[in-house]
Amino acid sequence: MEPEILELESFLPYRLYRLADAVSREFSRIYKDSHGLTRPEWRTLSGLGQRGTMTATELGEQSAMHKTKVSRAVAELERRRWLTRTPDENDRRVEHLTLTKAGLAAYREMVPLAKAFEQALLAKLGADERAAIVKGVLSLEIALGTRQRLSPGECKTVAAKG
Amino acid sequence: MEPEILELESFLPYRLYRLADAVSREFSRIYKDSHGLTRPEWRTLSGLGQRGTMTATELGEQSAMHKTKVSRAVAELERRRWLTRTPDENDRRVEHLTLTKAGLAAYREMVPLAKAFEQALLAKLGADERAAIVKGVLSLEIALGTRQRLSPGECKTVAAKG
DNA sequence: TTCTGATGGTTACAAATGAAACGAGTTTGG
DNA sequence: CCAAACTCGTTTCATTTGTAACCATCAGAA
Repeated sequence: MEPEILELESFLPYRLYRLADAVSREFSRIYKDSHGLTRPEWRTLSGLGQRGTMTATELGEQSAMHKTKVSRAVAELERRRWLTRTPDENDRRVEHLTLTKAGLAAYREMVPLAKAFEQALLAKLGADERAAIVKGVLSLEIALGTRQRLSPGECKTVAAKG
Repeated sequence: MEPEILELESFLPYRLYRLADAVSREFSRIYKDSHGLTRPEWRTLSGLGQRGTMTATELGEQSAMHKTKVSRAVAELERRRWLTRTPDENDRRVEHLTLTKAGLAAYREMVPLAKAFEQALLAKLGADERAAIVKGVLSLEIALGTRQRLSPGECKTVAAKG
């Protein structure tokens, strides 16, 4: 019996990783070149900009980061005076994190760039291909249980699934 | 005008990265738990198992790894006596890498596990969802120019695209 | 030939990462 | 009340990674 070989270039885990890596590397220029942020720092900024105030634990859940990454990213953004910590009144272990004016300004500056990046990426695809990647990614998220929460636009897709 | 916010959970670069990370982490148990391989080492093993003999540069291209990763992975696999280096006769900078019997044995042991992993992953999806993720990933690879080479099964898909 | 620049691959150093231990605070159960 | 167990977040340490410098070799041009 002929020994099996694995074609790496067709292997989905590899392809997914390579794709995500390429996209992420490209996107990182937006926050790295302009402000010297790392990915954890960008995600922290983005999370707080989006939600307003969060604890470090919540940030970790929302942005899928290990707590040490959160801790270090928060420390760096605090050093830049882009966020402040407010002790929780009931539980002194907890700190509520909020962007400062400077942090919010940086966030608001980057949001349009991020959206434009995503649009440009999707614009390279045909309509059916866009639909395919969105549907495929969503279905894998659900299958793996890494789904976080449904965005308005996706509810229809999920509903249509049933 | 209301300031724009970015919904991280719906942002494609983030979702792709998180998904790939989850899949890759899960898959890494196959080569990490059983043989203590790192991802670069696994890719090196996989590349050589698939192609038989390659140079470090070729390995880097095939498996999308930086040359320092390749260099270190090759050094480790050589230390394990899983591969050997053969100097090129015409160009003394080049070494041809080949798996030893032990390396090949490890490769052949892991290939079915890898394939089973991929099958199990896809089995969690419906037929249309499987088609969607394959089509979506392929179209993004093409759009980004990270495509490496067409596997037999994909030729139809690409051809049908035109 | 000899100079220049490109290439294959390794190494050195700094930065990013993850696992585990940690201190401080809180909750639970006796 | 008190001790064990748990949680929040930080820090320590070892490993992994990327950038850049590096050595050796090769190819091309003067």
